[in-house]
Amino acid sequence: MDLEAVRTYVAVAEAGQFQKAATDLTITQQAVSKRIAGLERDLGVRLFTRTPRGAEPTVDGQAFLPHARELLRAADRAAASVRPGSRPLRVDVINSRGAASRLMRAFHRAHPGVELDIVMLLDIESAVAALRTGAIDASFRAVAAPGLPLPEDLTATRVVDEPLDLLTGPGHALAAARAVRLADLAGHRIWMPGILPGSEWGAYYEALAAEFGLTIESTGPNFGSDALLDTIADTPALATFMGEDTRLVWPTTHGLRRVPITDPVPVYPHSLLQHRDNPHPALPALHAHLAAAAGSGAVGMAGASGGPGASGGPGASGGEGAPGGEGAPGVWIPDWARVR
Amino acid sequence: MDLEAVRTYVAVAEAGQFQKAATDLTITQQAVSKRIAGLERDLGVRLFTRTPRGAEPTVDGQAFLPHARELLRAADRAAASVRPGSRPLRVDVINSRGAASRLMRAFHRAHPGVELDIVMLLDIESAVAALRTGAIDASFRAVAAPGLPLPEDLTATRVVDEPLDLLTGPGHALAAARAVRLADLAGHRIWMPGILPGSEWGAYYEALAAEFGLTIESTGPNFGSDALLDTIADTPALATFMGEDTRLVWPTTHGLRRVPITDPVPVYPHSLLQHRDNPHPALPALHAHLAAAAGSGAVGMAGASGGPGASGGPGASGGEGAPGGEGAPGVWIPDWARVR
DNA sequence: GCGTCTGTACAACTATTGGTTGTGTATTTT
DNA sequence: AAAATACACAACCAATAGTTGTACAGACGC
Repeated sequence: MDLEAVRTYVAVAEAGQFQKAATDLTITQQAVSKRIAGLERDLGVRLFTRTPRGAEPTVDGQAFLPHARELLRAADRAAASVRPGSRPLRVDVINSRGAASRLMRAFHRAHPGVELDIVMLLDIESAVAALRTGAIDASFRAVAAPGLPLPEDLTATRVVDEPLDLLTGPGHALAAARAVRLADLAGHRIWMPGILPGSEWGAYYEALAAEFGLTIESTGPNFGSDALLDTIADTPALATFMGEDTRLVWPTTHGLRRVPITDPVPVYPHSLLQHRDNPHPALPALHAHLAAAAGSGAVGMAGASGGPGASGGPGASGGEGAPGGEGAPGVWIPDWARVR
Repeated sequence: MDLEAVRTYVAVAEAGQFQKAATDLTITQQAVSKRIAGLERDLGVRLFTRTPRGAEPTVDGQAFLPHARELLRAADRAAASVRPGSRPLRVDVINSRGAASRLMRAFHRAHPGVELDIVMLLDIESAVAALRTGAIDASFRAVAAPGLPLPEDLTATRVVDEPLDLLTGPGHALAAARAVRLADLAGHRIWMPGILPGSEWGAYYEALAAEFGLTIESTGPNFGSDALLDTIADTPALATFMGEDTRLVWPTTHGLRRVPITDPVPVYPHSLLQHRDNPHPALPALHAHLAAAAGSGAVGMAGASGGPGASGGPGASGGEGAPGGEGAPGVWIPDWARVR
């Protein structure tokens, strides 16, 4: 099926005759005739009844018309998604199941008119590069991992803190616990495949492991979350961390157990990064929505949030190995994420 | 933008390399390279970063991918809408604002998985012809208008009776009435443009006018419902009939008034026509939905309904000019629509 | 370091496609 | 009956998309 032919079909249906559609499209009537004939050949049905006074859709043509319009709209949206200039708001999230993805779905429900594109970049370096080139408009990341000061032309706004649960199989030693203290996880094997050592997630879990003596293994290839959950369910010696509000689409027969972690609760701090000069009209709406969600939503904010205009320097200070802090006792956040 | 190129793009994104996508599509790698290059030229952005081990989407490519998939799905749906065999259920409604259209929207909400195509045929003759050739699966019509006995191979099921209101402008003599008796409309001018004399609507209003001495004018070209409402609002001498549950999308400043009609209430009897042997799997679901809606919905049924297996003969008897009857007093239905 | 392998791009050639002009046919209008 | 209108078919031409052959670049193994 040829999109030009479909476009021609809609033009004929609106004009009521081949001739007028031809002048509208600035081609000859014969070309229109050929295109329609080709489309009818492709589809295997007759779309117009030709009369000496024009052409009107057959029943098949009538049924086809709304689908044809939708097809052309889809083509327009696809082209707009990569058009430089006023393209859809392009937001990078860390993965499709985390808090950032959920927030973006909620934003889409609240603002259905805002065209959105969600992409998933590998690490914060590529996200920063994409923000600076304008390839993406915003990125949910944990700033600022050590060794990567945020450039001056980017801003970061702390938008949501995601508490982490322990996820175990039915045979795990902690499967029946109502809650578990972070310190009690020392010695247990935590498996987080796919965590890259240099990435922000890597830095987060590295700091967590160092502070509480955990054994976090990121070895082995990452075969996706399905394989991860399968392994967790079948291996009593392994457990993993999972965002508190992550919905698991998984048969209950697997007997996966979600155990809250307390004293302190490890939370993953998400910030929204953007370029300081990005003029995209939907960005203020996104910020407003995130601020409102942090104030009243299910996922709260452990710390104070800077505005998008604030400087994005790393400003990480050392020390303070004790859990908690930053105004919300019982919450653990890496040192390097405290300020900001 | 070329659909084949988009399809190729998705194949490459899934395969991760041009080579594999080429074998999947049974074309050469060079052809894939050309198609992708052409698509990138059309869109004005680079979609893949070519590496010695394959190709992976750029940020633009990532953003484009879901739109590309949606575009291909839309193309599939468009092709399926005219494919002989198991195509979407194709239902003919009288116009886009009537009770039939509303019922079909409700059915779509209740059964989102059932693919639907709505068409609007001109008159009952073409609807009957389309039903017999299989061009449409079902048709909402008023059976059986005089002079058109329903063929034996079609069945009709009375599904909904639509009460009619009087619609007037603010200056009309009856604009302030809380309700008006049908007999009191004698002498007033009722304007129904676009009603064809031979059609079922024409027969309905003809019978209504004859029985209650109304003056129904169907003269003048039908410029659409917007123009009709505009004229009604501005002309104190004119009024029109409108289905009770028809939602008017019209500024309130026009001051259009909706006046219920009583003693009796004129109702338009909709039946669902279909071919006796139509095996479309969605037809039973549609019948079940309509039966449930008639039993409990806002628009009730004035008379008893026959099953889809019952014979569809006209069976109209004359006589009984008095209002009411058929088990629901105070309701007016044309003689020829009483039985069935 | 160097060949080999893998994967994509470019070039040349060819078949097909899609556009044009010119003409034919059917129906309505004058 | 002639003119006008509207679509289809035929011939022709240019542009496109496919093929084969070749070149180039990075990864891997020895």
